[in-house]
Amino acid sequence: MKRLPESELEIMMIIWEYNRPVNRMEIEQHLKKDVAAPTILSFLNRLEAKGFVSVEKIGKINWYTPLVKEEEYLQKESRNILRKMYQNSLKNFVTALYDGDGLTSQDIEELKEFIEEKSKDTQTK
Amino acid sequence: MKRLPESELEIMMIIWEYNRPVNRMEIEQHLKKDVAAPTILSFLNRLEAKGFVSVEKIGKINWYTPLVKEEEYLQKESRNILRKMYQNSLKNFVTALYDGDGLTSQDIEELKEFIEEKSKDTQTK
DNA sequence: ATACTTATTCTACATTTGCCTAAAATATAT
DNA sequence: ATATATTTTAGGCAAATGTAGAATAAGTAT
Repeated sequence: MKRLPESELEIMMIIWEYNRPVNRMEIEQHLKKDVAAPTILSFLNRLEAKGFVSVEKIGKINWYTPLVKEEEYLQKESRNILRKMYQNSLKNFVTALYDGDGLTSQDIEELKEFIEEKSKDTQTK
Repeated sequence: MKRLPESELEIMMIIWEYNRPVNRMEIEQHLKKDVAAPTILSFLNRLEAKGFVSVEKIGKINWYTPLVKEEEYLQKESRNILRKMYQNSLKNFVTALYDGDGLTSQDIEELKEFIEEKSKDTQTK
């Protein structure tokens, strides 16, 4: 599975949000910045070429369905990020954010709950 | 501050590791894969053009010094990642890793300690 | 049937990225 | 002083990325 460039990932993220096939127009509307229709279609073509989506044409409309699972892609990508930027340590990542004031107290609260939950599991396993 | 492409970031990470100016050879040795000398120098030139390093030539050797702080770059970049891929939620990021078996129990332990430490701070503040 | 609207396809282009060969510069050993 | 070794600089090229104008296809309203 290839890594996606920024703009293709942006499109993919929108496609993943839907639980049904999506067309170009819908993507266009969810995009913050505005981009010409052929630009979006061009990204979609590339995504198809890379095996990330399938296309079905109904009438003159193309409907796009994800072929790669969001969780799978994000998980791989996140691992890569940790490896490349944080010597593979999640703690380093979180620390970097924290030290740069990049974490809100909500982030921390959420994380705390999550961790307490999960470290319970770990001990049980 | 621009985002760096993968290969330039790889070089930067090595430069940041040293606490003194570094030359091309040293970088070359720290790199896993092997790349021709001019390739590395080419990346270094681009890093200079982008304002990430300064160069000083002594004899025939070029010495490179970082101009951008590692923490600063990584923090910005990490925030961007959370925003683009995880609706800005650190918890989502950690969950993605966890669910994909991308976390070791060591990751979790470390993180737990970190969080306990920091959530103490937060309450005091 | 015809004109109109709108979506897609084609094609193309500037920039960036990853990488290297050949040329030039500079030190080193004799 | 020369030849040798090693570095950097110049230049460049293929592929990937971001982007869109123009042409084409396909419905829609009359």
